[in-house]
Amino acid sequence: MAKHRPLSEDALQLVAARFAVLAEPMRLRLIQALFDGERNVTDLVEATGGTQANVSRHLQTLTAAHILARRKEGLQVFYRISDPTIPKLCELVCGSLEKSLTRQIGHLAPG
Amino acid sequence: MAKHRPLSEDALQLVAARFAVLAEPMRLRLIQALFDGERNVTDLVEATGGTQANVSRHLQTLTAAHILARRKEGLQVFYRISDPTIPKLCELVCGSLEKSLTRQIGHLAPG
DNA sequence: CAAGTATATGCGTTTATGCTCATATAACGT
DNA sequence: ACGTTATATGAGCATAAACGCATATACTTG
Repeated sequence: MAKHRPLSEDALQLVAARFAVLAEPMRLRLIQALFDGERNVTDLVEATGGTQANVSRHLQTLTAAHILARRKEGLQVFYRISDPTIPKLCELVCGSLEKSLTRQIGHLAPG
Repeated sequence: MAKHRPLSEDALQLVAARFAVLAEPMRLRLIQALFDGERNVTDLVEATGGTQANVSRHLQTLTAAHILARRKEGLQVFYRISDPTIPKLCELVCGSLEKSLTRQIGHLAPG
């Protein structure tokens, strides 16, 4: 498998689409709420403070992107993180932002 | 520094904003074109096939997000990747997508 | 079969963002 | 100073997506 070959136009659109899915605070809240494991929708609605309709939509989006997986059990539907790269991705971005913010604080209060 | 503490609402918005910057094919094309090093705008316009105006705007966006850095030299402006996590981020996403696509191909042509 | 609970979805509105065209700014050469 | 090249930006249009409201579907229980 090559490592740095340039991506095709189609591949770029896929990558962009994936980033777009992660570009919504509510979806990040949902992902974060699922870091500790599976949860049902009502639970996620409470955890995120969103409306049921909105949470349901975002869960759809995340599932369609193969980031979450669904498991139905009776009346309830349980969601979980199904893509193991997601936590790493979030860590990377958080780390990068921390550095960036630290730099900015440095600018505000220079030695 | 804690590793998995839940992010504040502000932090979530920052993370989302960062993902949003990466959620445009043209911007990914620009980033990709800069993997091998610094380039000026005209060069990037040719490499990506976009209009000058549009490329300039996207370069602005990427620079404002501290993903790229600018260096002016005479008439030309050279851009380069300034955030070292960007290549890793792209690798992660690409790897995840490859797996996902491989699975889908498997579904189309099952054993 | 009726009622209740959990989840999903159609629709309309609002907001954000990308794109193009035209023009502005900046730096260089003559 | 003037023209030319490289880059940036203002305005307007078009599209996409998030949200809320209402309602539909799916399953369970009596």
